[in-house]
Amino acid sequence: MINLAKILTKKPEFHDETHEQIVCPNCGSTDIITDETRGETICSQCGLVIEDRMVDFGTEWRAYNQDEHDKRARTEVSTYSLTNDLSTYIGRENRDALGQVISSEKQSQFFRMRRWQFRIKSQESKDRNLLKANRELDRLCSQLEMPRTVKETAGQIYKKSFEAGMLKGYPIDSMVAAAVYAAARVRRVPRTLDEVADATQITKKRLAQLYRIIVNRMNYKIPPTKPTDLLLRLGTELALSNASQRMAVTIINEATAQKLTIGKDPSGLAASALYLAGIINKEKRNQQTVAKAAHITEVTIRHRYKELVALLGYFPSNDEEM
DNA sequence: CTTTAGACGAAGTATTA
DNA sequence: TAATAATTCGTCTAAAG
Repeated sequence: MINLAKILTKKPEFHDETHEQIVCPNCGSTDIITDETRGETICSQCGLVIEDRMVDFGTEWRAYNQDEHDKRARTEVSTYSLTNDLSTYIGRENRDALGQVISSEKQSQFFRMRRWQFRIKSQESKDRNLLKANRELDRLCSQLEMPRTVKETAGQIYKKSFEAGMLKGYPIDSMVAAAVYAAARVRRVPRTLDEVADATQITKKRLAQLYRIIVNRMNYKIPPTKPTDLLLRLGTELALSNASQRMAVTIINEATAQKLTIGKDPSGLAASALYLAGIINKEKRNQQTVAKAAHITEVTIRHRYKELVALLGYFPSNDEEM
């Protein structure tokens, strides 16, 4: 049992294993929040935008075979846009190939021309695929009101997966949805499987499968969704005060520290923490409202709520002096 | 009457043998 | 692959307010 008053007056801290503790360089506060719509990291005390907390798609993101490595050496450009990349690619390819052809002897000339034509053909196919993917990416991100960073990350994920030949045989739109879902999690502004699935033609189950396919085949390391990442959006949707939202963060952190969150649905945790915080702060939302906003059931809220109450030693009957 | 608590089985998931 | 355990969900009943 934990001292409730102590917990409720403690400042929220984002302690988690996978992300570093961030301290605001301006005011020294550790109360750092993620702006849901802009995908920015902001100090809640002074409002300073700390940084664009981008996960570096460095070495661990890359899983090429030798072929891909060869292609990549030629095609790598530093733009996130699917379409911009294409024109650059063609331009370079043109220059290189033509230059070589003109100055080479005939034998290698034929060889190179054949190879060049082959590349143009496959390039057109790739072009069509990425163009369609880009259209779907625009549509989906717009519908889900995704921040720009998520869209760019999703584009990267899709393009790299595609170029690695991992998406063959799968519907373009479906794989774009999986990439968007993955990107939202990487950027720490996650949407639930249900939310993404509802904005597309595929089922939640199918989306989860495709997401797994991309993650496994590309060896991406995407940490599990954390309840606190879902909390701000939920809290806003429920029109809960800032104080309640921060209290909910504290509650979740405490629950996490007590190892009571493993294996539990992050949405359920976030929803019940907000539900409890709302009660404590006398701005209660009933279970039905919270459940609806979080896309879970009241049953789950009750389960988590009961656990949280036990953890915090909170009893609704004797909290009046709080 | 509305909200909350709890029980039960069904269904999907993760882990282990 | 199959069995097992833990979890969520839908539904129902009942208590609380």
